[in-house]
Amino acid sequence: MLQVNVMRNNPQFVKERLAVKNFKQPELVDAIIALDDERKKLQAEFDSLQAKINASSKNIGTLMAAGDTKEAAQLKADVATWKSQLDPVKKQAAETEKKLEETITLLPNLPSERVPKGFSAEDNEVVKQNEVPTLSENALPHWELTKKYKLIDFDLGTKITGSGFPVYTGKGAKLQRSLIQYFLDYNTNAGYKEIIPPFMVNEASAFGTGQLPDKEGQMYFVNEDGFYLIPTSEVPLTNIYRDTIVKQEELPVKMTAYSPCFRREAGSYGKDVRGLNRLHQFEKVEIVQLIEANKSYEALEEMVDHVERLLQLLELPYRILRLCGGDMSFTSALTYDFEVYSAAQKRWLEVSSVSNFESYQSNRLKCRYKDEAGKMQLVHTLNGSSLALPRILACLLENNQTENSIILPEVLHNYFGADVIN
RNA sequence: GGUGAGGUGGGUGAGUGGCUCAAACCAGUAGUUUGCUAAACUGCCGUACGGGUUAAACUGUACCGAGGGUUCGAAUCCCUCCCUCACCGCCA
Repeated sequence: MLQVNVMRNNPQFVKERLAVKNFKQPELVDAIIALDDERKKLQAEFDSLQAKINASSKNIGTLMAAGDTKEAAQLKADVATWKSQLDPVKKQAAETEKKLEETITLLPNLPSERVPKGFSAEDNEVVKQNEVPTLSENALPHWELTKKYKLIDFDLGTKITGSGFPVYTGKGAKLQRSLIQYFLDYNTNAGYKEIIPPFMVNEASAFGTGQLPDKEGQMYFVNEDGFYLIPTSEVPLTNIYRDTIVKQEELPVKMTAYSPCFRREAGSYGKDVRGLNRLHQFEKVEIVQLIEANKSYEALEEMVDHVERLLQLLELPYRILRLCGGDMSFTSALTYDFEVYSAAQKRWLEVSSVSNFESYQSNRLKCRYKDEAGKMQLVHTLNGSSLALPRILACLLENNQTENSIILPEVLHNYFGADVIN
């Protein structure tokens, strides 16, 4: 969440930035500042009353020890008076603080200056785009190919669980595993520490990275235990550092993890959910960084290059988008999306989203470090997919199909144990 | 799931109502000294929100798992919840 001081220092700037995200309630900025003023005032009142009570209580102790019960009784009466004044202040302060917290939580992160204005995916800025391949007339979409080579059984998944929970079988399962392993190796070679996190998180974690309250209905929830199934391993990974003061020399923290990701995807339909395009459970390898504020955009570029190189190694046609204000996530300050071209479907599919959250997450997480001057600073958090599996798989199958085989990119040969599926 | 024991500052760990604005030790840090891949000694060494300052100094309040309660006063007593550990049961 945003810091009140940022709003206080330049409310106009904050409102302008929020407008880029098409945020409709700029007046909340003023409301927050007013609530914060109120909070300060109430706290000052509370503090001075409490100070008097503390001092008198101490005196009562001394007087009692000296046997001066009369004087002590007088002080007790004073304390009783102050306490009766204190209670309403305390209550009001708690209410103000709660209201303040709730209101701040409504504000999305501020987009960085490089974020283009816009309302939807149409307005995203294409930073780079490969030439798209064309396939022969009788080329098959991936949902036919997975059937043809017995790689994925969608119907079986529907039987066992429901739609959007595919079953990978035989070479399909092995290819999936090969990709996961390859991605993890690629990431760890670049200095990311491998982690296997929990696949369910508690409410505090879901709030910490901003899934709550914004995406409440998008996560699967285990009511009995109060746990959420993770929509991405960003959540458990970043929350490793919740309520932590990191040593500056440990920065940047770089982590990578494979995990299944669970998303309810309520409201999706049609060609968007066909085959591997959009699932309720999918596999993903994630990268996360925590870094000092002045280095976070450098880190973002590094992560973008990292993901781009991976796509090149997979020999897939891709493009890079800089998301516009309207298409970015609630918590992000700047996001690059990577899309690969699905040649049989003739459409681009998102396979990675690399974002800098600046201090929006860390302010909720309370993840800080001490700078050279000994002052506490919020870290900046970043994450990205490296990579999401299903759509990569879809494109590999579609783009590399021949009459009776699928040719795999060279980097996968050793992992998969063959250079072709047939 | 059952029974028992616990949750204190970066770590270990004292502390059963006021002298604890949490002891001591370890780690960390700054310095002193000693002819030196190190030791000894001394100081400093939590976080949050306020006030104060150019910045400090200084200063108020809160925080000993969380939330309530008793009391003039709570780490300490009471209640509820959460979590951890041990053993038993069940189980990959």
